[in-house]
Amino acid sequence: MNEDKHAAPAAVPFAEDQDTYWHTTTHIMAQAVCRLFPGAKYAIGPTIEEGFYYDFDIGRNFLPEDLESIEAEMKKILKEDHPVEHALWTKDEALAFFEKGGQIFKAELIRGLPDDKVSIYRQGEFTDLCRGPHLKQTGLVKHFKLLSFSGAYWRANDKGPKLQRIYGISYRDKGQLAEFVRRRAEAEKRDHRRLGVELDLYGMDETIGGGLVLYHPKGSALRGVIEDFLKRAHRKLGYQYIYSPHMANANLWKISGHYENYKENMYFTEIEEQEFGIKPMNCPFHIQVYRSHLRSYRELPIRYFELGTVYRFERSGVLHGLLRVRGFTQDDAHIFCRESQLTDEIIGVLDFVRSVLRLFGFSYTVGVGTRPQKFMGDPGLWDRATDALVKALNAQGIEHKIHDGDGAFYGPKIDVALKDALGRSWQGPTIQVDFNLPQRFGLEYVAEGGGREQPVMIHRAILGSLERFIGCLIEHYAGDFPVWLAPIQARVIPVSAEAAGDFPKEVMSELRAADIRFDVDDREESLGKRIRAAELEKIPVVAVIGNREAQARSVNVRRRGKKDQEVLSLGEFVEGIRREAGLPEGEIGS
RNA sequence: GCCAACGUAGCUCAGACGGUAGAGCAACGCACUCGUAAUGCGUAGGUCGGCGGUUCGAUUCCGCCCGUUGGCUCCA
Repeated sequence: MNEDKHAAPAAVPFAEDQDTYWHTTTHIMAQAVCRLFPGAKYAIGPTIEEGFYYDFDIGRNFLPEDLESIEAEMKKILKEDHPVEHALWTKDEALAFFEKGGQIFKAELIRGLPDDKVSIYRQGEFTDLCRGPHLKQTGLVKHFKLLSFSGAYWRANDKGPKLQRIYGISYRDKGQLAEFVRRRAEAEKRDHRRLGVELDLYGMDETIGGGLVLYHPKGSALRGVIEDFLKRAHRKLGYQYIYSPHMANANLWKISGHYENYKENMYFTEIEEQEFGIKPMNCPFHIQVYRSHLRSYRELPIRYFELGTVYRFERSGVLHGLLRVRGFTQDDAHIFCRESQLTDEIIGVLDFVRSVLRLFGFSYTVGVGTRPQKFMGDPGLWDRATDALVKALNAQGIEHKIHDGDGAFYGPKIDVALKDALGRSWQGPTIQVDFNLPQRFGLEYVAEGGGREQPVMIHRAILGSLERFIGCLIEHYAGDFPVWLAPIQARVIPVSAEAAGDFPKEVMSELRAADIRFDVDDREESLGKRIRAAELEKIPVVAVIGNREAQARSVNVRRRGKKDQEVLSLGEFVEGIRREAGLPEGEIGS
């Protein structure tokens, strides 16, 4: 993908937009690296969504202090204000030049280019293969910051040469750079790993193992609400709720193809000379439910839904809070239908996904993953399956990108990506069309004429996994959950034991009767301190009850983040919070 | 798995040329009985991530392991 940058020269060699600005900055960084590390080999240096990076081989790893000296050298290059020159060289000229300089990565890139002329940029002593455009002078770059460095692989191949990547950002305006830094700090405050501890939602435990989540009571409350919501929504949309075991005899995984194609992600165990695999997916179980008796076309589509907990081995370096774990629960369903019903079913799922994401207020991007290198079945069926997905997306007017080779091993998929606080995308909802598993398991139903036909399967998840979704949700709301999701919806604070008498107890029993998740803070601490604690815990409704309230049988209500309070009668208070606390009605499947 | 950084009390963090450690908040106790983001005083809390090595002595130096963080590769 990055090589595309070199594929053809840009329409104009020079420009001034933000992307160009970053691009020139990354060249300046490369120039500085080459000065400080003679013999440095530079590979590729594209811009990214925010900023840029460049990959190098300097014969050793970068150290934190290297970033400082590189920054200092870059400042010099800005000051020297080199003009940036553009040229078109023949491939042979360019190859000769870069090979002479030992720039093996550039030479490899040039060999892969289709045209005879290649686009070259030069600033001072630094020459790079680059499609451009660039700024006209290095001095035009004003404010920049190198952010981090890490290992990377040449051409994203972990068997290939290992490179060192440096990330950076730059802006014309000093304020913009300051704003960037401020935004990053802000995002850190929303980080679900930080809020997960602060709000006591969940924990990880190294004695238990990496990537395995412990839901504390508050996180469990949140998850419980989401599960209730999902169960109800699925019921409304014609899904049947099922349960299946967490492991199965290896024979099942051999039939499904997981043993062949997914083994490296699975946990296995052996007992009484039988091999068992812990489930990384729920589909084979749902298939066995389908197979439990003979089906008629009249029953189709059959939709089985499960909150299925799966375990996948993930390499230790990729684990990331709740967003990438080893054990997670999918809101997983499998739809068994006729091929003629496929498009309608996919459209139905897309609608479901859209309304759920709208309910939570997520923005998202959609991609279609096509046949991967490791796949099973007939490529012709893959094409039909992919067509069905694309057709449904087009029918719904949903913008999407094609991600070549990103499908599951049994079928192509629609992937919906959600963003975290730092703007990183995480796959959530997914819809996959599968002709293969029905074939491998010999699924069938009786058609109109009495003959046997094979159903098609749709694998789909609306949220994806509860863990990842909850992680995104925490960041999305910055922990300030709306009342219906809040682990603790209300806190009762008696001003003092004497002043309020028994009235707080009455309030609590009303809240209990209304099925509100509430607690009490009757510690012998100052009112101010207890209000502060409630705010820090991000509890949406605080009910203060003192003398005045007890007398008037009212409640003083303080909403999270609002200084102004409202005095409501006990009845109004409970009714008001009850209305807000329930699952949103009529949103899904109406 | 790869590259780098980090791991001290529940949380946020100090600290010592190697002589077994502190602060704030939280917790707990006592006093105060309080009106909307921190009342005061006190107490307790740590085999300084784990294992091994060097040393009279290691939390500090070295090695290995585990975990976390930022990326890479891979994925919900």
